[in-house]
Amino acid sequence: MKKNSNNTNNNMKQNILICATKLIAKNGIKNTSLADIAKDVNISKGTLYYHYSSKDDIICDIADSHLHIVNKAVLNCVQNMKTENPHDDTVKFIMQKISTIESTGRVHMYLICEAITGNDTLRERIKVKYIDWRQTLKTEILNSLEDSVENSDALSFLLISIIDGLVVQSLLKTEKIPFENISSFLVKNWF
Amino acid sequence: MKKNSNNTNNNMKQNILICATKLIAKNGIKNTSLADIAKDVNISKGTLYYHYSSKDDIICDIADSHLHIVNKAVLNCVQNMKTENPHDDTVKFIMQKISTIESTGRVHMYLICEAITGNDTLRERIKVKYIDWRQTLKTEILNSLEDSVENSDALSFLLISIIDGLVVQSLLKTEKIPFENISSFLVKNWF
Amino acid sequence: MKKNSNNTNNNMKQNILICATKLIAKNGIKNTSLADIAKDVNISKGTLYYHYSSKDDIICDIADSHLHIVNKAVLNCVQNMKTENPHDDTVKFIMQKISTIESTGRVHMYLICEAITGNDTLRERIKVKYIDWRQTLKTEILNSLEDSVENSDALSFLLISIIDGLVVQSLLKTEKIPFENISSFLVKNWF
Amino acid sequence: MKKNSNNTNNNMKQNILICATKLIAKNGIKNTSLADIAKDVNISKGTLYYHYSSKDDIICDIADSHLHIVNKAVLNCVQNMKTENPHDDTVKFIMQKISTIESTGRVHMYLICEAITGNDTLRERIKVKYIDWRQTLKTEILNSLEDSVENSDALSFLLISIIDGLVVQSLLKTEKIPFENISSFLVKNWF
DNA sequence: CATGAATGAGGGTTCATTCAT
DNA sequence: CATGAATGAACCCTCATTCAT
Repeated sequence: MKKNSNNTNNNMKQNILICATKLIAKNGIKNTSLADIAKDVNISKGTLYYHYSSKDDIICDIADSHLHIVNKAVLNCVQNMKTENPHDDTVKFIMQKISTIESTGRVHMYLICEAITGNDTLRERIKVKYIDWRQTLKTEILNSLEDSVENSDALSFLLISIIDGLVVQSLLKTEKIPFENISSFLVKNWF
Repeated sequence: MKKNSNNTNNNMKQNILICATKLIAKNGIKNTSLADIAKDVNISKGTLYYHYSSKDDIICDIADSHLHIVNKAVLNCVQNMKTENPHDDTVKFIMQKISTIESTGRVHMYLICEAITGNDTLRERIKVKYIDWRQTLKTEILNSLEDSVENSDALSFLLISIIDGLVVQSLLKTEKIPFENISSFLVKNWF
Repeated sequence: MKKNSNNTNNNMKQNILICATKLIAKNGIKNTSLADIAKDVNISKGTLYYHYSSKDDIICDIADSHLHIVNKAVLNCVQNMKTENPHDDTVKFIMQKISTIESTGRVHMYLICEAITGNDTLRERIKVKYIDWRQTLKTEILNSLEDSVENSDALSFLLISIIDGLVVQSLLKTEKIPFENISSFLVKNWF
Repeated sequence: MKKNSNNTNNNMKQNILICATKLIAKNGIKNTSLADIAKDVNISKGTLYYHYSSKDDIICDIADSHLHIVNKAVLNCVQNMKTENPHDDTVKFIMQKISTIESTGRVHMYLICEAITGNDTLRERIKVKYIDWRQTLKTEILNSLEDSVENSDALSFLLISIIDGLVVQSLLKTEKIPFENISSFLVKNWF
């Protein structure tokens, strides 16, 4: 059957994707060579090129996968905002994003840096997702908080910024971030 | 005279620094070669190595210079918070940071990515500054708003996050960021 | 039936040959990969290897086919020399060869370059044909012009050279070649 | 002095050029790698790139050098046509071109193949020279033979073609080319 | 002080070829 | 018959770094 073949194929691509993501999360995009990835997957560079036509191709797949993960987190978060009281949601929201940072967060930053360093295809992809996320957040804020349009606009921009900003501080390992403190402040003053 | 020599020396270093910063802001750290920099300064690669012992050395100097600039902005911002009413300050604060982004913001992100990619010396330097800035902000919030310690802690973390987060969105060119909207929201709900 | 199988087989080989020739005429031998050919024929690389044991094998077949075409042209040309007056023949001869150049001519040059780059098998094949053509020409010249042996020898060498040389100039797109002018000159001075 | 440095530099470039030409004459352009050249010059690949910015760059230099050599031969040949009786000149002309073939002729063919395989810069360069040579030949024919414009046109095209064509046959090692025979035929019938 | 020349390790990429299924 | 997957050697090229002069 074709299916088996396809499965093998997909498994290999999946393997490559996982290893590449791992290595890039660790060392950054430019410091991860295709030789590194191939070695980690235990295949030859030639095989790597059989499955991916270029390094950019791999990065795009990583970006897709990453954005998909983040997207699920955002939707999940919005879902919570709908059904429960805002306090716990926000806490959970922030915590969730931040606690999974060490790997996801690094990939996030590397992709952003890659995107703004001339990789316009990548930037466009990320950009679309950011706009999507903000709109989703804004809509939900409008519905659940019955706030003004101006406020929901500002709030949606701010929430996304806060996430990215906290990711930065977390990766720089500046100070222990007082998540509970922050989230309770947010709930008290914003919602 | 030594002095003259030193001046020339410093001028040259300054030149290198300016050109390197310009090129890195444009193309990123990994996409800027020492040959590029030397050519832009109109000196040979050998001369470049006379003034800087390595590429990392140059990046560290760029980081110092960059952090110094940001530091001045932060202090200036705090100064304003002290003397005037918070509303306009915040507006100005945000606007100021964001409007100068295109070049400074890119350097900022590149340095952060470099820092979290194993360049621990650089990360330490940036980390120290971040802690410093947050403390400064927190102290000022405590004094001027006479708020609780918990709130000032949360607020200081949030403010810094917002800046970084807005820089990200600005560089990704996602959507036109409604600065006035955002700042008026902040003043209304936080101060 | 075997026959059917063989036909299919031959059709496939024919297909491969046509596509390969087309691609090589366009891009040259070294710039045409087996992957390119396989894609153009709409088969897999594996299948390609089922029909041809190596790239050289394909090239040899192309050479055979090409030399066969040229051979027919030469014979046709000689045939004309026999039956008609030399003037029009020569014109036709030259024009015919040159007007079909764009594709055939390129393949011709590529095969010659390949032949003199260490592919001795190929060179031998082409060499045999060249000798054959010259002998045919010489014999015909002897018969129809009743010229001396020395003259027919020289003339046959020259005619072949002129063809190849005009092909070169044509492919280099140097100047518009004045075919009528040339052929009338040849007829006037040589025959 | 700068001169010494420049000399060293030029010597190295000259060295590279000589070795590269030698290797390419032997194996063809595509079969000569930069590693091969570097090894032959006894330098590292990096050094090779210090002097030449790309393989195309080297090929262009080879082409320039080659065309210069051929140009000198053409001019020399024309000079002879002016001062002496045509018979010996022509003999000499042909012999000269053909006898130096083994290396120069191969380079000539390889450059032409490279030129018609999409290297338009190279093709333009060669094209310009071909036009130049033909014009020179034509002018000289007009002056020395006091022939008609049409004849000089045809004759100049033919002469150039014959050279290229004989080069092809010589490199294919078809048959021993009867140079004396050919040249005496040419003199008798054309001049 | 300043430089041009040299280097070597490594980068991404291509491709003819093999082979189990 | 036909294929997709795998390979490894080679290719062109980049670049931070060194060093004699």
